[in-house]
Amino acid sequence: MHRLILDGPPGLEKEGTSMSTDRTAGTVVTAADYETCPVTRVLRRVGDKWTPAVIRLLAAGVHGFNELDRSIEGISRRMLTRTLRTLEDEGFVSRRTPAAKAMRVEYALTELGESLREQLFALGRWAEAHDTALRAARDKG
Amino acid sequence: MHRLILDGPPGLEKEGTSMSTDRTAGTVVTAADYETCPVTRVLRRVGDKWTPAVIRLLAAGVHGFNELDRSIEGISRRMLTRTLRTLEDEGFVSRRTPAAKAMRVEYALTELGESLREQLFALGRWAEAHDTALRAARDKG
DNA sequence: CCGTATCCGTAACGATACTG
DNA sequence: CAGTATCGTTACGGATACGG
Repeated sequence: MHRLILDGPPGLEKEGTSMSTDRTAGTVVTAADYETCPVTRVLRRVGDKWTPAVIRLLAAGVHGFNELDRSIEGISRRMLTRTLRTLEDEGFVSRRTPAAKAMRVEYALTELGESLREQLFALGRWAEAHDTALRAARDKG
Repeated sequence: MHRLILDGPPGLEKEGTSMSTDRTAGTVVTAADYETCPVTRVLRRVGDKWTPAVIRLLAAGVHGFNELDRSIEGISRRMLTRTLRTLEDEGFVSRRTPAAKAMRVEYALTELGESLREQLFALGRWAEAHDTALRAARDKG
């Protein structure tokens, strides 16, 4: 009911398995899908400019604000803050201040964030496998 | 060399397996990564507003322009055109005019597009599996 | 049926300066 | 070290009207 990108009608995964009954008339993507569907939500988040880099670095063990800042070429502190805050709001990143270690903050992937990272790495492996085709289309344009 | 979201240093997939040698100093995401990395490119494409819906419907057997237009609530012809053109440029969608069938055009997923769709559906299953956690964070914000 | 052209508003992003 | 505040620019998307 609230899924956008997810299994369509049964037998549709591989087209033509069942001789298409031609019931395309009722297929509609509603506006409500865009508010409720968790997939599109995640896609939009991960489709922004800096989120992939931040997730990658957090997974690689970079935890401090300025460390992150220095590790991502071209990012501004403003955008790094915004990106981290949003990831925090969505539950992908945790923020803690070690206390006693003044002027220090530690960002890290939550369990959910780590789970998301796995998905992104999987997409990375897919992109790697289809690198030739992806670049071919890109170079033609 | 040109990967952004993809396997980091060996032994990093599961943190702490090897006692961290603390070599975080050289970890940098360069600006060049953003131009060359096929993952971020795909993420930005799929993170736009209408691409997921279009891919979903093409996979479901909707092929005509106005069919797509009518099947996606709220989309304008302008944005549908732009979305389709971009997907075509990236090699995910094919466009053909049946010829003799005047005033008719057929959009479809290419093999690469079908491959991408599988990845998105996989992400959909992930989102479904983590639905509770995803909504929990969202509702707190 | 399948688009293009034009204009406009908003949101994302960048640059720079300042602060606890 | 870890941010905020302010301002300007650019990209994305919506509305509307027109054309092949």
